[in-house]
Amino acid sequence: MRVDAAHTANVVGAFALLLADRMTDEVGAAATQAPSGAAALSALRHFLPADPTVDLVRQVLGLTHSGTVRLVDRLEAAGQVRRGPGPDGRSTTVHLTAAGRRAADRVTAARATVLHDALAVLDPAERRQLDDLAGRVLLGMRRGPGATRWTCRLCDTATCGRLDGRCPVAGPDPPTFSG
Amino acid sequence: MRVDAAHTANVVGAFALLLADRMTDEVGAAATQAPSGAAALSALRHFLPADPTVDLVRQVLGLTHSGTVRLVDRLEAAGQVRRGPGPDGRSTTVHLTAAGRRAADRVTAARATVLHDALAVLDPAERRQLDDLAGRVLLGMRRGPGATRWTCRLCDTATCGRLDGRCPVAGPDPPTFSG
DNA sequence: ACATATGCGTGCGGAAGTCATATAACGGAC
DNA sequence: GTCCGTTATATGACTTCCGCACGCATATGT
Repeated sequence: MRVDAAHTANVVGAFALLLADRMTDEVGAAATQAPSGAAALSALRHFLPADPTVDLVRQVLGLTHSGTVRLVDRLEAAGQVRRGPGPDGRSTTVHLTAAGRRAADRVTAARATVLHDALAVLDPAERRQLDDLAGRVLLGMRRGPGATRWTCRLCDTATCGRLDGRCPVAGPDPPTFSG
Repeated sequence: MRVDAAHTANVVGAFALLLADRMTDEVGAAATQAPSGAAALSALRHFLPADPTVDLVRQVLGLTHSGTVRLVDRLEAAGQVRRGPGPDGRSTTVHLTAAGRRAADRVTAARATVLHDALAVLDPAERRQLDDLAGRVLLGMRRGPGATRWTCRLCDTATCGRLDGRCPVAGPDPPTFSG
């Protein structure tokens, strides 16, 4: 079986598309929110500092101001987040409610389930190979933190290794949205 | 560096999400259409028999009837497809115009560019590894052809190996939407 | 022939997001 | 201390894309 670069590109493209579709579907269902809502819940749970401002959420999700306001409106209407006063008199902060934390955890779990099921056909050595290869490709695709649709959205920081140097993306110049 | 299943799942999830995002963006721009329009052009160019009916397009893309009608409306308004009479008095067929074929080819090329750029950090042996691993995961995730969002949407049948047995998905029970 | 199923199109509405704009608060210049 | 540009949030009008319910035409089985 001959395998050239074009063939690999095709297989990897189908692989990424199918996995992303499944994750999007399951994660949206778990959040009872549109995909962007699920991403927001995950970001609030995993990346963002406590009580981030609306604009910080906007930067992470790569939406417009008004789109973010509408998104927060939806999450607030669903009882998953609450707005609060900001450190600044003009800014408002967003924080998860208990229901929001539960929804965010469901999102993380749903994503993990899709991925575990998909990778179950590989044995541990093969998973290590895939981990290494995917990690290096990810690192190569890294963009600045300002890029829309942040790379690590939906990641589970408890296991991604972000905190202990095992995240392939958090390299010498780790993404940050604070500066 | 310890690598467990949860870590691999995270990396693969981020990898799939980022690649899918890039493909969606580039492919939509190449088609001057929404993502579903790009998928339709690709399907018409690569999978579907000549002059498929609107309903066959619907099955492949996993939309509702009316959604498909609107989609075909958009493509027709953009001069990328034309409707024609069907074999059946009640059905209408869809076929690409010259502009539609060009747009479909741009879609395929845009997808390939994203993937080639991403995989450029790997050497040929590593690409072969990834090809094998991703192909096996894909095979494990395969669903029936009726599943919404068909697995191979956007694939490039000229290089995917569908025709000569190298496509990991076209196994002993190849997807078909004719029966 | 008549009932049912199939396939296409349409009116209506909703979900999600953008653009332009409004409102309010901060920060510096002078 | 007042004025003015900037920042941050919110709102209104609009667009895009899609689904549901329905109508209509055609095909198919009894």
